[in-house]
Amino acid sequence: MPKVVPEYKETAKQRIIEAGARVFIERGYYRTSMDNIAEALGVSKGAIYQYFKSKQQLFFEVIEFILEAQKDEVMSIILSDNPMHIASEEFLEMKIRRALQTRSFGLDLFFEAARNETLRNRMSEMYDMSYREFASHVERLKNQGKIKKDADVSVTWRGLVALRDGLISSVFFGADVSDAKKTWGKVAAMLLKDIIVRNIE
Amino acid sequence: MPKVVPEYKETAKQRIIEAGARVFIERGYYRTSMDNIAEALGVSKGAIYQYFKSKQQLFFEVIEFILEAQKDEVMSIILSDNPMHIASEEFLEMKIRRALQTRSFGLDLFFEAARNETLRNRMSEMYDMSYREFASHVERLKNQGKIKKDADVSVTWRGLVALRDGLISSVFFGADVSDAKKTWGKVAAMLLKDIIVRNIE
Amino acid sequence: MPKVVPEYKETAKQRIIEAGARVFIERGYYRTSMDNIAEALGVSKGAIYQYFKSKQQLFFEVIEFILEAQKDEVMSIILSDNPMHIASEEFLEMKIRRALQTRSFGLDLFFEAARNETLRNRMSEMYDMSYREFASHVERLKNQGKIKKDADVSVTWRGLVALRDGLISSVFFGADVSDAKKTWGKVAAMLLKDIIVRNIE
Amino acid sequence: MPKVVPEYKETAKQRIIEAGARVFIERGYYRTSMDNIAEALGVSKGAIYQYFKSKQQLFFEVIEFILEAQKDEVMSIILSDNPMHIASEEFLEMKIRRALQTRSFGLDLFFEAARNETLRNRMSEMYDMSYREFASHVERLKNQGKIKKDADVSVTWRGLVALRDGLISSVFFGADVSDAKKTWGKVAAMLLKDIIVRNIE
DNA sequence: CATGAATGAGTTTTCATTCAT
DNA sequence: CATGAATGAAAACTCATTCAT
Repeated sequence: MPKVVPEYKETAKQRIIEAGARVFIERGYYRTSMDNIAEALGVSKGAIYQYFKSKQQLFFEVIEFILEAQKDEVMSIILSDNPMHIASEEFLEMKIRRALQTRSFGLDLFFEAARNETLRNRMSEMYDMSYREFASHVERLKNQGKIKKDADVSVTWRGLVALRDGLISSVFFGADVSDAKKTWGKVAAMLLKDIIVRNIE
Repeated sequence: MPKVVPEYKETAKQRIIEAGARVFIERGYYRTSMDNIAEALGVSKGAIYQYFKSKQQLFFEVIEFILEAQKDEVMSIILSDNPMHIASEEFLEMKIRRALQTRSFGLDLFFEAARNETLRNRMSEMYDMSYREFASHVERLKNQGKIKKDADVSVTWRGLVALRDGLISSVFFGADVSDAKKTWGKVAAMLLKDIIVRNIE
Repeated sequence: MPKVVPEYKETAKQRIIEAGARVFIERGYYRTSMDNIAEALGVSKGAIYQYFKSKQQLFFEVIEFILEAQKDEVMSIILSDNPMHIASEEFLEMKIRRALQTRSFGLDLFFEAARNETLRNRMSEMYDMSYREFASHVERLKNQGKIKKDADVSVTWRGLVALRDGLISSVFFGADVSDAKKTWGKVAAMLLKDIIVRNIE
Repeated sequence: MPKVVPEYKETAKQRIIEAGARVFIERGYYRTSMDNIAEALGVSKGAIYQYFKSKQQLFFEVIEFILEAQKDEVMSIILSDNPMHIASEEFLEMKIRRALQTRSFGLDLFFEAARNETLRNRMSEMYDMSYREFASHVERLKNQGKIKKDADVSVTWRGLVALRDGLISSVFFGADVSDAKKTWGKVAAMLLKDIIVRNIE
């Protein structure tokens, strides 16, 4: 009675990972039992073990999947020709909405990362990659004369990312979404104006 | 351990909370067993149940204890007469060092907060209080002529807090501490200069 | 694998039994999974169930197969015209080598035999048959004047078999192979000389 | 509700080992579940895990316990002043009775020994020890003039042990107990007479 | 017939909680 | 009050067996 997938083994694995991601994100690693995932997928526990040798193993692959998904998203968002677009409140709102869904996941990720070097490296690598992406985009804008030739991209980038994450976190901890958005609008603008050539604005 | 002293019970409870805090912070809620806590305190498991009716209950009281401790700390750090002091790299370094120790705790807190309104309100309240603290301090500096009368304190405050948290988070995720510190130095200064009266600098 | 040949089914069954024997002997009943056998044979698990209704059923048929094989071997070894040939160290060496390969099998066999009368009878019958074989061979040698007319074959036979099995067992338990061989050489010779007519020696 | 033992922790562990030995011997390692043992002892599964971190661990300690018990027994049996006592049929009968109880245990022991060097060494060491015991006893008898000065103890010992084990094994496989006893009586006597000084007989 | 994905019952293991001492 | 042995409910994991393709 092949239920996970009628066609391809890879698809089956992928389906489990997606269901796993859904449940792990919703409930966190420890609150999630294999039964939960199996049920979410409408499949028996045993089926999962056909594809993943342990809960940890599944969790790692789920993390990998999520990191990969995030990577794509980061790219698609940054790459706009008007740098000030980033400072829009809509940008943060979207980020917040997404984060609220991923909520409880981040910490488990930390936990595991603390004990798993591969994972730690993977995350660090993602951070770097996302930075390089941004840097090369900025380089293009510099050539277009939209961004100052001597701007310190690194500080701007780290500042924006930290601000974004910190604001999202503040919302988790009870801050008003509108306050967060307003703060983003002002501070992100301040950071970007610092590196943008006047007449673009 | 004087068994007849009336505050004994309170003391014992407090000692359990402190040991609990140590272990929960180190290992996170789910990785921590009652045995771990009992062992850390050199006491029997049963003794803990004399003071707390469940692991959850203990955890809540530990959170309360930590939030309280953080409150004190926030205050002691902000209250300096030179606002630019905050922009120093030492400030962030201290924050990072502290956060690295509390690492795995935050997320469990999120988890519980998601399901516990009291806790959620408590955290939100802490956030507000910490803001009011800052605001009243700034008010004083305004009166001293050190900060512009028309400065929007709210945005500055939220921006600083978010930046701090976001940078700490980036370090968790593998960013260089020195990069984080440099970013803090520049962005925090930028935010503060915006509200500071020139000649103070 | 000619699918139309009438003996196909028998052949397939036989091949599964042989693969099963290999794996059961190597790993023992409980350590062996149907997957192990299927893999050893390069066939799917389902295929096995086409021929055997359960793991137990397969195991019984494997036992039958092995007992049958052993029967042949017993015969081929005993039937030499010089009785003293048995007392040679080479004889035991061969036995040991074989037993070391069959190692873990014997016990499972015991287990099953303990609960399965058919099997128990089967084994007992084998033991008897092997004895009759020996006895009739000895009878021939008596007629040839090589063995004393009044020799108690039964004791000699049981003694030799027990000695052989006991020595093999001692090797399992860590005894030196050379010690075992030496012991066999001396004790087997002692037993045989007791029934052999002098001048043969 | 301390049920395993009202007094001492060591006693509790010992009781579990004894119950474990009983059940493992009766059913073999794989047929035995932790529930079986817990039930045999009238205790919950969890209790066992307080003393042994896994089923394997418990099994190893049970083996150790049984080996130790066997050691004592070996000694008590060998040490008689009349060497021919060993050749009595009663001797083997006792051995057989005991072995029939330990039946299914031996093979599991083999299995584990195959994968566990410590255990393998332990068993080999027992075999050696038991031999040294015998040798030193024989030495005493030599000095008493009861055994020939130039007798090869090693062969006699190994022969007797192998014979004993092989005969027990044959009983398992269906041989008559009376046949086994008779064989023991004759062959053991033959082996002993070979090294005994005439007039003792 | 053959396949191998899926099932589900059974087993080991963990741990918060209780309670006799 | 303190202890820690015992409990038992829950979770992870295994594997013989089935069955749709």
